[in-house]
Amino acid sequence: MMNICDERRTNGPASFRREFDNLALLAKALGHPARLGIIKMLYERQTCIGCDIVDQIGLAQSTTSEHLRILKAAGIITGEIDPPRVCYSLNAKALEPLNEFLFTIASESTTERRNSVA
Amino acid sequence: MMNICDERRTNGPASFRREFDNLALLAKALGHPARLGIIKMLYERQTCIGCDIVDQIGLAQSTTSEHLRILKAAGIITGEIDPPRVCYSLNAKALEPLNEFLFTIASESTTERRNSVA
DNA sequence: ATCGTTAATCGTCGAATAACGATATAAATG
DNA sequence: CATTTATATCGTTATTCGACGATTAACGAT
Repeated sequence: MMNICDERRTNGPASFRREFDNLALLAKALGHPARLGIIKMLYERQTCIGCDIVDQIGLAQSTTSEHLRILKAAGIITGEIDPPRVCYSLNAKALEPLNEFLFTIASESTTERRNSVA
Repeated sequence: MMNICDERRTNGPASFRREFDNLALLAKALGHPARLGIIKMLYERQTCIGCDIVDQIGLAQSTTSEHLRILKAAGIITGEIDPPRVCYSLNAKALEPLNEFLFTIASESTTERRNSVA
């Protein structure tokens, strides 16, 4: 894949970019409308949801399950099993680093400059 | 690609998800450490930057150019040509919708519930 | 013990991403 | 006019993503 975080790039000028790996993973997890929709659902019905996510999202069960897996892997949601259901809930804390980054950047247009971004 | 926004899904239960298309595009554009690094550079040196982005990022010139194109396509940066250079600058306003979304979601952990997300 | 429900996983496929080198453009400068 | 500099674009390659259907797993209920 020739990732930018390869070993031989560690000491290059790109090493500073490792700080962004976590943020990028978070943003990537948000980078699909279905996953944003899931987040919205979990935000609105604070109670954890089972399979009606599948109905709401309108994709195949397997596809939705994959999106849930990605969100879980990013730490954005958690799933508590209550067989045969799984109750998902939002872990809003996981989004905080990205939230802070965006707040800092986006407030650039309205307020004075700050010092560090990440 | 069988996108969820296909025509035949327009009136299905998934139609609500169109609201998230724009947010997803933004998040996707942020979903790579090199692009976050570029944003950070443009945030810190408020003055627009030329080719030293290539040096800082440490990827091939063509690869970096592609990342810049993606950010430009998402409206996050703008490039003013000043041949043979291009001066890039941050368009922080473009990030506001995602910023708001994240703020609403992420504040769920600390404050009481709000009504609508997107 | 079988059935029904819910979720996860597997296998597959086409499309999109990410990277690179090589080439093309465009304008200042020698 | 030839060079240099800075960017963009093209062509290629390998990987990842997103979607689906089919299968499996786990458990409650009949």
